Amino acid sequence: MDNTALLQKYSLKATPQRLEIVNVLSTHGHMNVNELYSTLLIKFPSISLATIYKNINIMLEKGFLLEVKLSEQKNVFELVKDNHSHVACMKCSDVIDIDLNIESIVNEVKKRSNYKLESNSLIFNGVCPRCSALK
Amino acid sequence: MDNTALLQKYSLKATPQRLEIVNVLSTHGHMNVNELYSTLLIKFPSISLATIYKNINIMLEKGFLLEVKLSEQKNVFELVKDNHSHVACMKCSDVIDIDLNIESIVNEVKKRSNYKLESNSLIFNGVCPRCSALK
DNA sequence: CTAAATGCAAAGCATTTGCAAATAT
DNA sequence: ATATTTGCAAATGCTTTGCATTTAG
Repeated sequence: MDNTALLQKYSLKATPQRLEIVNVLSTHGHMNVNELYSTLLIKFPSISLATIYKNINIMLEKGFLLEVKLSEQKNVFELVKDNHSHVACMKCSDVIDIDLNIESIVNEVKKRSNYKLESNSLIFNGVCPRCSALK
Repeated sequence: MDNTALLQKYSLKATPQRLEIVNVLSTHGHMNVNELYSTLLIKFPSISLATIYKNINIMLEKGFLLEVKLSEQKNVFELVKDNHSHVACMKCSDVIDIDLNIESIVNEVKKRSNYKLESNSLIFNGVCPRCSALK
């Protein structure tokens, strides 16, 4: 499914600005508001921060964008894919995805808390190999 | 160690406002900025939000207060204790602590990411037993 | 053609800062 | 006695809103 189809699937008009947001997120993976804004500015010199915010918000509502709240840095946004966890570098702010089998942990949490669980956010903070090497 | 001693350990003057913040957090567990403010207002009718913020920030810096970033609600603060995870209710915003053995997961993340891990934040979102019953 | 989206400017909140007065040590 | 802390008011910064214009379908 291409990006135009993705937007249409969620009843959003495929404007050039929106297409670029989706584009940029699908190549960069995780970006915060300002990174998105500066990146879009290149292609759309008169784009407004308000447009970025409005689009982020509507994409979050529609459910195909996800906000990741990180401990040591600004929140970032990513296109929704299969449930996965994140590893964040405290030095360079790089964020990577990692698929973990957390079934047993989730079951443990269910059993011990008696909560009905619906989602989870697992974030591991550390220093990436590149930054470790740079010491 | 009492709360005065805790503050002194971190070279902070044990003002009544600070003692009450620590007090309230040690009984309530997790509170956001406004909950802290309204609670402190009872005992200190002229306390300022700025004082709440200043103290939260200095306690975070000193390292005995921790900010928990939740997906569906405002961030909350807690006194630092042993590493643990959180389960949050999407209905009533209740947050509980849970001790999980995540050694094997952490090792897996280390191995697969090559990051040097320093901390983690595991948050499980769902509906608490009380809210489930209320349906 | 019409409803939705953009871009601008203004408004709204949350958080921080500067400073004089008060306070812990 | 002194450096720190408090509380107020102002400032800052991030996000949202309103509205006229433009644009996608």
